[in-house]
Amino acid sequence: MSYSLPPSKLDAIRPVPARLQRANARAASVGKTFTESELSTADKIIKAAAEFFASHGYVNSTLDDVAALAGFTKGAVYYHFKDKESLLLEVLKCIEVRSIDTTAAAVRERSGSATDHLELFVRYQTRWAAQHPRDLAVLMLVSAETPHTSEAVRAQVREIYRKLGLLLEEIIEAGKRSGEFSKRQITGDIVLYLQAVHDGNMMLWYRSGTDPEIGRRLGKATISGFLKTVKD
Amino acid sequence: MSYSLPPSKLDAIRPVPARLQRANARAASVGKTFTESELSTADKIIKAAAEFFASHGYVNSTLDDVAALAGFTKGAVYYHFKDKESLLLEVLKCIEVRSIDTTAAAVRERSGSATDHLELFVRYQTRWAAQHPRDLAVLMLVSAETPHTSEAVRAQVREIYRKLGLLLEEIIEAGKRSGEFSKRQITGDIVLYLQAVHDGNMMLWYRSGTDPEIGRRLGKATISGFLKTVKD
Amino acid sequence: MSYSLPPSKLDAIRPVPARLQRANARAASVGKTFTESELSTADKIIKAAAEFFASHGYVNSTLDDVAALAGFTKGAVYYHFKDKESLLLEVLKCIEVRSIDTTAAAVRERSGSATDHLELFVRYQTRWAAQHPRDLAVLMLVSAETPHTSEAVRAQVREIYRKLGLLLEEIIEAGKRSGEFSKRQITGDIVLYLQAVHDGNMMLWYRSGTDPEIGRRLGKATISGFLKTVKD
Amino acid sequence: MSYSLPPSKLDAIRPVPARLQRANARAASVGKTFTESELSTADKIIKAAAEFFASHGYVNSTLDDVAALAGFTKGAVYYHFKDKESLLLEVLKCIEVRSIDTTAAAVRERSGSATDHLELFVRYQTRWAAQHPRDLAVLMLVSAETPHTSEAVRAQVREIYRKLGLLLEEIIEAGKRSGEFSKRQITGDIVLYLQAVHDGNMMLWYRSGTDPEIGRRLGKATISGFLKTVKD
DNA sequence: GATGAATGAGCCTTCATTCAT
DNA sequence: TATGAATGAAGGCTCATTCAT
Repeated sequence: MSYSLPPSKLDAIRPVPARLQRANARAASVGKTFTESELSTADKIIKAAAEFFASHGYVNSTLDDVAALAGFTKGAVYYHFKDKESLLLEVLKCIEVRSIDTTAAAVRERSGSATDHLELFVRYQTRWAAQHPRDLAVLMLVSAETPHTSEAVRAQVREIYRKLGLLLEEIIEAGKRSGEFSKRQITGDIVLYLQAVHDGNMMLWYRSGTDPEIGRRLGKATISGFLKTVKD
Repeated sequence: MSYSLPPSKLDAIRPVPARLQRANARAASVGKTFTESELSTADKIIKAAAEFFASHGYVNSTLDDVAALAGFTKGAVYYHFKDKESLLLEVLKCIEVRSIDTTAAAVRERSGSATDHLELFVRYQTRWAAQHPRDLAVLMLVSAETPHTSEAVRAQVREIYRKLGLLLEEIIEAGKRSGEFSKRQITGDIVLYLQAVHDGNMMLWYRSGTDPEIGRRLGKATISGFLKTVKD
Repeated sequence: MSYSLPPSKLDAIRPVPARLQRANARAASVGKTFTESELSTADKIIKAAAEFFASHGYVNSTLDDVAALAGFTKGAVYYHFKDKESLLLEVLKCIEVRSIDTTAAAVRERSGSATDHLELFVRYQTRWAAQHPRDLAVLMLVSAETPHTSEAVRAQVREIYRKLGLLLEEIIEAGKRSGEFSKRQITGDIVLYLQAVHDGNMMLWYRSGTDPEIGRRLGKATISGFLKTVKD
Repeated sequence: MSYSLPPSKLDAIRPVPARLQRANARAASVGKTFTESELSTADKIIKAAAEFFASHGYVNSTLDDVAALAGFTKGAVYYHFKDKESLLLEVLKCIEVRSIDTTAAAVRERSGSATDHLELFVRYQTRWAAQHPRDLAVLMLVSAETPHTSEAVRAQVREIYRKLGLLLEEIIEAGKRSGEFSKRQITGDIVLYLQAVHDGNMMLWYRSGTDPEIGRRLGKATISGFLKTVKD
């Protein structure tokens, strides 16, 4: 039951804008792998944005802050992103990849019982939360800030949760079919509940100031909570 | 197992200015109950603020908006509240009363098994969420927006969650003593988990656009989830 | 060369508004003299205004401040004065009486040499400055603040300086006639210079934080400076 | 006894941004001197601020006014200066250079009798007042407005007067040593008095609406007043 | 006479956005 | 590509002024 977590997969692979492909190709041709300091400008900015949005909230972050953190000036941000919202969208896409896409890929490519998959799910999500606590915060903040704002952003957030729900649904249905999980409850309801638990954990952990101890306790509780829920 | 919920208790009880008390007495003598339009200005503003903060977030709400919604101008807001933050604090205090204080009072004054109390807890919280969805949103938004902001606000949010945790702790300890609940898990862990579930439900429900159907399903799931958690 | 300074004369005697005469008459008929706490509301307000304008400047003083200092609320101010500027005007009139009018009366009613009169002038002005340092500050501040503002206020300030110049002129002319003072310089120039010295002293003393020691040294220097100027 | 006054020295020498230095060099190479329209934006703003602060007082000047006068918008002001107070500070620093620094440099680098130096002092100060009447007004207004305001501003004003006092002290001590000036009075007292006269002249002249005729008369009176004071 | 409540204009300040270089 | 400079639209807050009671 020990899962190897290929760390490279956990790092963002964003769709590279056409403009940047040449630069990337050139860098690759020199045999350089992108270390931290060799990220493209846009990636540096996205990283800085994720960090700043996470710690101050989207509305409270200025592009000056983000640019400075990335080591550039505001102009650079506007060269690479249409506006502040576009930057947020890119950040969210990154988060989508790092969190749910990575988790989903890992779960799906692994053969095993539904129970194994459910545990794997929680494990990956927990690991993601631990490795990228900023991501989580961004997601929480944006998901809280935007219900009455930009449709594009809302859609992006929805997409992340849709994927999360889909993955859970798959696992539960498989469990029901294999007889591991109880068929007493509607799958939709279980998913809803599991998502809620998931979110709640994240939120609580975030409010605790991302205390690792709280994280550990919540992780454990989540797994057992999940299992109780699906098996009963 | 049906609890009567005195609705009057769910409404905020803020210190009423002397002037209004007289008015209230007079009105009562005529057999008249105060409708919304007879709230004090400050209360109208708080109400409007709660609404606006809920739908746009604290940072995105302007005092012009709030004032207009309350039927006044910005000046009136500043006449009654020191600044924007004070208004938020007042809103949070109201929420504290309406949500956890009311729930706690109801649970504590009722004799019954721990299981009854736990159900009562969920029921009251659900009812509060249904009756004051704005409150919930404000709490979520503020609790997400403030980790790097005003200490006073953070303290107020913490206070609400502290009370919530305390109440849950009481119930669980009582359940353990009476043998209703399993003693296998540390009370603190259970509380943590229940709080997470609670928050997650709220969050999910909020993200759903406060869909009543989702609310019902989550409510049911929460009770059974809670019971599974404490009894196992 | 010791001058008795009837202190009652140094206190403001403002033209009492018709509205207030009845109240005053009634109070007088009861045999009450107006002690500090028995000043009319308007006088209390003026006093408070003088104090506040002096310590914060006219622009930086709010009517709320003034009213509170006087023990009333803003409404009372507006009941007694048309607007903020009218209040300032009243304050300036008070100052005119307390400073130059009092000095002029004292100098003129006293027979003696021009030298005596000049010394008396300085002495009275110094005493006024010591007893009502606030007045001085108001005068400085207003005279500095208003060159491009309200004509009425400017006129009032000008009036004070006109009276001051007139008095000095009288004294100097008398000194020239009696042979005490040199006829070498034009009276107008001397007056100008003396006024400048006077103002400069006031300003310096004010900037020193109305330090009494500085006041004493400046007073001495002023007298000898004045005498040197007129006698040479 | 005729002093040549290198006018270039009377103009502010603020640290010139690198970019402008290049521009200056280029312009100089073309034999072109910079006219007003070629000042840096920051300098234009400072100039406009000095003008506006002088005519309306610091508190009564809005940054909109200042920016407009400089030919920009408020945003530009905030791009170059942290806030309104920083702008004031910058203005005061300019004034310090133009007034006392220039005077002090001229007096100290010139060999001559103490009497010459004292005359030179008055001459330079008078010339400064004539060439930069705005400066004077700003100094008066700020020094009147600030006793209860920003410490930084107060410190800056104090600094200017400290330098003025220091210079006078030097001259007087030299005069006492050389036997030109009377040793009867304490140097500190003389300085105090001279400063008062200086201030008073400035104030009076300012109140006169910077009438050149008054300026001339005051200048003459000041020199003779100064000499009488120190020689007696 | 005096108060509390409310208004509205105005100011300082921030910040996303644009643009010439 | 990236920067510095400038803009303009808000938003928070203050305060003189009005008015009903």
